[in-house]
Amino acid sequence: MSIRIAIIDDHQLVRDGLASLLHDLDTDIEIVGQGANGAEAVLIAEQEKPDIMLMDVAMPDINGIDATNTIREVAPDVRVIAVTMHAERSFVTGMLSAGAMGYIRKESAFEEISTAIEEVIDGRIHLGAGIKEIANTGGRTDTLSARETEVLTMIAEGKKTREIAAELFLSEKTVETHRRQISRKLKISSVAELTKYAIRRNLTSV
Amino acid sequence: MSIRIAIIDDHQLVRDGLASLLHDLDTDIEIVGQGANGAEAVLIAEQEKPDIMLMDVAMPDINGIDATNTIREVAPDVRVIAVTMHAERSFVTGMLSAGAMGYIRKESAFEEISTAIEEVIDGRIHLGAGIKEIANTGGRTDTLSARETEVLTMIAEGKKTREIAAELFLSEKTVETHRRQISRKLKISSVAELTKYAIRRNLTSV
DNA sequence: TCGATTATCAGGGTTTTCCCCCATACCGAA
DNA sequence: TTCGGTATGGGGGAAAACCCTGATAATCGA
Repeated sequence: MSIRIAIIDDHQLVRDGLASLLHDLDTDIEIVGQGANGAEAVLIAEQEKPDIMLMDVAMPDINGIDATNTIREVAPDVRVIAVTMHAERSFVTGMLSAGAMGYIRKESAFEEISTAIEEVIDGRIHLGAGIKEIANTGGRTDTLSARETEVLTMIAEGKKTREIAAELFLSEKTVETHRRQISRKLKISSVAELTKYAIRRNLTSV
Repeated sequence: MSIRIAIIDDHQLVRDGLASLLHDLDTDIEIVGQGANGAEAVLIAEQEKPDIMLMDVAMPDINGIDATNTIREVAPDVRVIAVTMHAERSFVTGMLSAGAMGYIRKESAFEEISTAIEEVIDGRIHLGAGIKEIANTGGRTDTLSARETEVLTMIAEGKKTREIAAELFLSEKTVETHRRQISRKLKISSVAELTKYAIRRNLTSV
């Protein structure tokens, strides 16, 4: 009865490292797939049906949250454990409500992963140090609408109102309204901080 | 004749992973230290005098470039190999002129690291795919002056010209000139991209 | 069905940034 | 010693962003 694990992370060195650690941990562990982004994660989940999928959250193209949501549909038996640098509230709640069974930071020691795997195999949920608190505090989320998120992404890519309007076939006034709405909701006024916010949300990359 | 290696990276999972990979690679490899930031790197270099130090570049507090510079003074025999996510020109040139003997991206496969270690042990310099080109293209560096760097940092923290002027006891006009100079040198016009640049330079955090 | 939210756009004004040209003073390298 | 870069500032104007009020249509959940 070996445990079949897939690893999703956009850095191959990180994947190789995790694979090596897991391999050393237990010969019953089998690495059945590696992927560098959300799309590959979904493919591997469908094709390999691993028992456990270790998934980075911030990745190019499709992120871990969206990938996990899709996996819930196409391969509901695959258990996803988030392994990420960020303990951002929205990341945690996003992954958990997408159906992840675990959440671990890369700051953790490897033992954290091995216990998480055990627990998740047993059907329990494993959250790393402090994650439970993060998931519960705060209360409300910054719910930007899809359009607002789209505009925010373009702001964080350095585009100006006129360019955004042209690209989305909107009037500049509309884009201005979206900008104002975004700032109001997030309570952020400067482009610099909006950019950082967008980076944390993985709307754009550094 | 074992090879003594230290690993510096702000994520323990990454360090553990690398350690495991190195251990599997060759039993003659000995991991003599791990550190999470530049200060720890310097300490380990002094105390352990490893043959090779694998060093992340973007780290909290003291970054890899400064750490490498210091190590050149306190433990000149330690050979530093940069292992990082970013192929940023200034990172590459910074690390190389600080005396690093290698530069590898985390996107690489592990074989890249093992060959790099071999070559560096032999006294050669190992640059990952495309790094040589990055180091050579462009010619001159983006040498922002100390003042400009200071202003850029404050821009990336979301401050506006007036606030920066007040904080630095300058006229707004001077700060404007610095802004213009920064944009000219970096060929970046938007605050969003300046912010990303500053994040990559570790001038501000996400 | 009804109110809230979203998405769209306008007028009109202030603030901030961007972009010219310009000047002075200092310093260090060629 | 001259030239390039740095640091400091000014005048003036154009562009962009910010902020207010107000409007209409669609959608969506209670």
